[in-house]
Amino acid sequence: MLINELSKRTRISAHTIRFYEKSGLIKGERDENVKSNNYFHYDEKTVEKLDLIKDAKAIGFTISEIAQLIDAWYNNKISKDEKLVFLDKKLISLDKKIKDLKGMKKLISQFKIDVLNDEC
Amino acid sequence: MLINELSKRTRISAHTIRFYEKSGLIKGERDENVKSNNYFHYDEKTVEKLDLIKDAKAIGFTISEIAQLIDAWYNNKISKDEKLVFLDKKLISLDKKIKDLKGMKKLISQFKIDVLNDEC
DNA sequence: CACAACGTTAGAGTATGGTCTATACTTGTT
DNA sequence: AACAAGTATAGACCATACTCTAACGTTGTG
Repeated sequence: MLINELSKRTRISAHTIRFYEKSGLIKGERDENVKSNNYFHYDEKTVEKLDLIKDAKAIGFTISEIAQLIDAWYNNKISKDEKLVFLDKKLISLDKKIKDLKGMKKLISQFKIDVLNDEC
Repeated sequence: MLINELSKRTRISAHTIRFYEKSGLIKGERDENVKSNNYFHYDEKTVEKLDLIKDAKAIGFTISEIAQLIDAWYNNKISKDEKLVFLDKKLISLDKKIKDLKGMKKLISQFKIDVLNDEC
């Protein structure tokens, strides 16, 4: 499919898709048989990847982290063990973020108590 | 204290402190009695605020969110009830972030299973 | 008094993650 | 053929959050 269809299916603007392409997150292919244009063609895997990008972004992953994630997921150049190590690292960093957020919750809850006791 | 001491105590650069000042997060006071310079003077409350800013930033709050937080915390123009409402909103958004992160953990764990089963 | 160290402001530069514009060529429809 | 719609590329522009530089005035120490 061409960029417009990809955009419609993923609800990501063509501009942004091109930005992701330039950033190395996705990769369209040019048709060798067609010499008259430079149009990029995208496959189902790209749709999947863009959906993954949306999820990952929603959770606060950066573009370069997502690039690594996609690499681990789709690129068979890295070994099974390396994939697992990568994914474990992500799990650890997610746990750290969750811990930090819980710490902030505690802090805010204490703020609330102080407010209730008119101590601020 | 002047900006250099504030910087040393908070371990935040003078540049960044000035940036926070311009952003409205903190506010130094000029000494009315001294006409020869424009130096800003900062108090203990500013140290507290900068520590709060560090915590809040670590957890992913934006500058403008922190500005609101500081307002709720230090500015007595808003009522007790409004403060509580504000803090409750923060708690809800923290819970949402935690939920999202847990969702991503689940996703990554599933990825791991797929990798182990050679399904990717 | 020299001069380093400190303070101020304005504005430039950096990195991230887009978002948009201009220009130009291609494709599809009538 | 005419014209709209689609595509590509380069580069400008925006917001966020710094980070730094330049230019210049003030303060403190020998």
